[in-house]
Amino acid sequence: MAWELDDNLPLWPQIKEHIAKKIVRGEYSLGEDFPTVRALAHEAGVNRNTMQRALMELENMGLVLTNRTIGRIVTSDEALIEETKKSLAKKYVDDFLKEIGNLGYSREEIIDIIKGDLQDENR
Amino acid sequence: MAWELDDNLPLWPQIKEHIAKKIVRGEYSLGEDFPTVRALAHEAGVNRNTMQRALMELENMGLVLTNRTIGRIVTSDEALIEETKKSLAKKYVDDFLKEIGNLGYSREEIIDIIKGDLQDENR
Amino acid sequence: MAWELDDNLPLWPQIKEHIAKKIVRGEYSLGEDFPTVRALAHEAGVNRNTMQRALMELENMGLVLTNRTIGRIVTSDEALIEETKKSLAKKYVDDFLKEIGNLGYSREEIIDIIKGDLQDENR
Amino acid sequence: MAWELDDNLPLWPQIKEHIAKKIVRGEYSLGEDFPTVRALAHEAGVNRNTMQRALMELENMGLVLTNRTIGRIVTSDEALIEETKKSLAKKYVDDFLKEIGNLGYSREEIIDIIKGDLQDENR
DNA sequence: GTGGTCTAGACCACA
DNA sequence: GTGGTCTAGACCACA
Repeated sequence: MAWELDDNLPLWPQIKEHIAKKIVRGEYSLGEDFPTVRALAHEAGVNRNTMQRALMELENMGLVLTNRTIGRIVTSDEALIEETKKSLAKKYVDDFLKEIGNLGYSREEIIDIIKGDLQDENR
Repeated sequence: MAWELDDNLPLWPQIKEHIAKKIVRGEYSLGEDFPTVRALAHEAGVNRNTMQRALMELENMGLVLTNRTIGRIVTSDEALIEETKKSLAKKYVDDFLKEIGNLGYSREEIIDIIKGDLQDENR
Repeated sequence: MAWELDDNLPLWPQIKEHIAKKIVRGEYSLGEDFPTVRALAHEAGVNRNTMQRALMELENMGLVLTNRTIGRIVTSDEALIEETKKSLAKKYVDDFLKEIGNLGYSREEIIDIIKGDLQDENR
Repeated sequence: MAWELDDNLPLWPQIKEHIAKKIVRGEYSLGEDFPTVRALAHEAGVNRNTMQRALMELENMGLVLTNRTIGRIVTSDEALIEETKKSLAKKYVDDFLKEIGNLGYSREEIIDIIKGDLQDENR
C-alpha cells in the first residue's frame, strides 16, 4: 500500500489514517518496535514534523505508545485495535452510502454496483 | 440535502461536488434557470468568490453554462449528466473498496457489511 | 462577416471596430442611409444601448453622421475612410508583428508562416 | 519585454499570455525554478490573487508545475512548449489575416504591407 | 440585477 | 518562505 497522499488536503490526517490502517491490518507486530519518525517521514515523503504530528494523534488514539527506553511501539491491546477497525469500517461504509445515495441510486443498485466492481477487479 | 461543508477542508471542491450531485440527481430542470451566484453563496453560507470558483469548475465540466448578464443554466446534455453520474459513482465505489480493503476485509465481508448497514438505516 | 463577439471582452469596442471595417470595405453606400440602431442591435445580438454606445464612437471618429431629418448616414469623406483603413491596417500589422515577434520568430520565418497560411486557406 | 498590461481589459488573461510567451521564448530554464507568485505579482504590478489566477491557467496548460511549499517550475516537456509556440503563432496569424482581410486587402497587398513594416522597424 | 474582475488582507499547512 | 483558500468589498459591462 503506497502512501498516495493528496497534496491538496492536509497531510497529517491522511498519514494518521494510513498508519492506523496498517496497524489494523496487522502489518506491525503488536507490542513490538515501530519504525522511527525519520524512517516513516522518509517513506511517506513528508517532513518529519508532519509525521510527528500524525504519530501524536495515533498516540492519543492509543494505537501507538511511546516508551522512554524501548522507543515507540504498537499497542498490544487487541480489543482496541479491533474496535478501531470496526469504527474505521463504519465510517467508510457510512460515508460511501451517503455519497452514493446522493447520486440517486437505490439500495439494490448499490449492491449491484459493488458486486460488479468486485468481480471486475482483483483487490 | 444540506450543504454540510467541512470547515477544515477546502470549501470550493466540496461545493462543486455538492452541486454536481444535485444536478445528477435531477434537482434542477435541465436547460433551465439556475440560482444566481449570490443566491447560492448565501444558501451555502460562503463568500460569492468561493461559490464562483466552484461554479467555474462546474462550467469546465460542462454541467453548467454561463450567459453573461442573464445568468446560468444547467446543461441540457443528458448524456453528459449520465456520464458524470457514472463517473462519480465509480469514484465513490473505487475509493470505498480501496479503503475498506485496506482494513483487511474480504469481498464477502464487505458485501455483508453493506447489506447490514442498508437494513439498519433508512437513507 | 458574422459578428463573432467575444463575450469576455467589452462589447462596444468590438462592435465599433466591426462596423468601422464594414464601412472601410465599402459595404455601405457613402453618404447614404444607414441601418437603424434597432436593426443593428438585433443583427449583432446585443442590447440597443450597447449598439448606441458603439455608434457614438463611430460618430466621434467621423465615420458616421447623424442628420435630424435624414437619420444616420455614412460619411462621404473618402479621404477619411482611406485614412481609417490605413490606420486600422497599421494597428493590426503592428500588433501582429509584436505578438509573433514575442514568440521568438525571425523576420523570414514570419513571412514564411504568412505565405504558407495564405496558400493553405481561402480567405 | 515589459508587462504592458491594458488596464481596460481583464488582467489575468493578459498575464497568462505574457508568461506563456516568455516560456515559449525560452526565458526560463526548463525544469528549473520559477519566480514565486509574490515576486511575479510585484513585478507585474498586480495583486497576488490575480497572478495566481493566471498561473492556475498556465498549470492547466501544463506549462508550469506546482510543488506546494517548494514553489513552481517550468515544465521540461519541450514538445509541449513547441506545440504551444505553434498554436500561439497560428492564433496570431489567423487572427491577423482575418482582421486585415476584413479591411479588403488582397494577399499580395498583405505580404507587401508586412515586408514594408519589417524593413521600417527593428523588432 | 446578472456575472466577472480585482484588491487588500487574513489565515493555514508544510518545509 | 512557499502556495492555497477565503472573505469583504469595490467596480465594471451588459440587459
